[in-house]
Amino acid sequence: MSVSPSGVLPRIGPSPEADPELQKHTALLDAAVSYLVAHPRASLAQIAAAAGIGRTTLFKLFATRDELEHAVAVRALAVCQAAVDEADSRWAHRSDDGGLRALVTALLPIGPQLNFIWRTPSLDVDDEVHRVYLQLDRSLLAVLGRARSAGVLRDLPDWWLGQSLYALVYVAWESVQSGRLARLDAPDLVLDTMLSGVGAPSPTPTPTRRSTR
Amino acid sequence: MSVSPSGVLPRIGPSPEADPELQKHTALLDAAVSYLVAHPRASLAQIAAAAGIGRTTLFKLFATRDELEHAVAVRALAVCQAAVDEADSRWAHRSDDGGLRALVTALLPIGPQLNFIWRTPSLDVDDEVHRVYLQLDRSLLAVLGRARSAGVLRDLPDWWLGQSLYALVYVAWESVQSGRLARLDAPDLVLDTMLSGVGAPSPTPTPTRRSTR
DNA sequence: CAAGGGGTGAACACTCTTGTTCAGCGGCGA
DNA sequence: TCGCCGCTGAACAAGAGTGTTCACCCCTTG
Repeated sequence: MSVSPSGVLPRIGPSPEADPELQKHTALLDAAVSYLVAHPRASLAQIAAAAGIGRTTLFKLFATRDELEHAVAVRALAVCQAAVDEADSRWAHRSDDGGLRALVTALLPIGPQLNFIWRTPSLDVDDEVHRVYLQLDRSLLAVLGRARSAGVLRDLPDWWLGQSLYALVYVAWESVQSGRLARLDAPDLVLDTMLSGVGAPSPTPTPTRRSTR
Repeated sequence: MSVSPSGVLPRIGPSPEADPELQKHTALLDAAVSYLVAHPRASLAQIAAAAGIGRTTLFKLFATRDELEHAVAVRALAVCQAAVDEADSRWAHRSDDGGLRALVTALLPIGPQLNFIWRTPSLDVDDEVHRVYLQLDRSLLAVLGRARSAGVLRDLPDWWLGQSLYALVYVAWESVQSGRLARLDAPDLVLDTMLSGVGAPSPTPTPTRRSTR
């Protein structure tokens, strides 16, 4: 009953993340986040089965469900942070959009992580998670700030830029999952929709352009 | 411990919805949907407490948790349908945007319903819910189709228009809940972002036309 | 081969949840 | 005033989820 045995997530974690305590469990945590997103009321036995390990082993690694959820959240945030950092590093080459395209492309494959983070209520009271989340937010806003400096973005509040980016990236990921959207089309669609919107470009000379469908 | 005692939801249900079996429980179901969104793993005892009724009464109304979730989903979909219908009816007066603004304004207050519907996995296998959902989708696409006919929208796939609308409406609702966005500013912001995007109004003819292929 | 470590299922105690039953309570109409 | 009806908490049984212990197995290392 594994929701997604493996391969859903690119191996994103940066190599110098040498902490063996964490490094070794990333596969488990990545499987857990996918399963938890698909089955919010999953029991620990189900999670263990989905991750391909025994229930006893899961309890040995994380003594408590809270502990597991905390670890899943920290790992999910690390994956997001890695995606943003990757966008940051790629920005050096092509500065035309301030790294926006790289950011969208990096965030698109990690839909489960985004989903888990912003809809697991227990994380609100987790200090470490909150701290890591603020760092992620700062990194994201840095990229957006650079994009704005590059003249790509309108002058809107930072948080709204971030929110609409997250929202569009997430629904695009979902559309890819459901098969309506080709994975390679997603970055273009998200960037285009985010930057130009879905409104008709010419409000004045509208000749009632009918869609070809 | 009520998550939102009352008043979060406008009394939307159309008056001729005369079925007393359903009509009488709307308050309970609206409270339940809010609580379930905030606490996905809530027990029936917690839900009953949040709705302000006894646990025994809840079991008398809905014999099973599945039955309750089904009723919550049907009610949530009815609220959404009422919002879309309301946008439909208002469209008669001002046809400048095909009813888009009315649609956004009507959808904005019902964030919990939107949330519950598109992230409760058990609904996927519920035939009646699926049927009602398809009807809602049809109504929504009808409004969007009219908006496109009015020349307001670009020629993009219908499902993508719907997805990005839902996404922006939802994050705007969340921003209102968290206090970052004024409720009365939300419709303008969503419409503006959706139609025009957040990109700079193109000082250069081609912003990031990278891979048209 | 022997020792050890990590992973495992079986079994257990305990708590929480689910679903049921029942007697009591308060309002409301006759 | 009386009886009806809906709501309620208490109590209960059955089941699922949680957390622990333990003996076992397999694989690696010496």
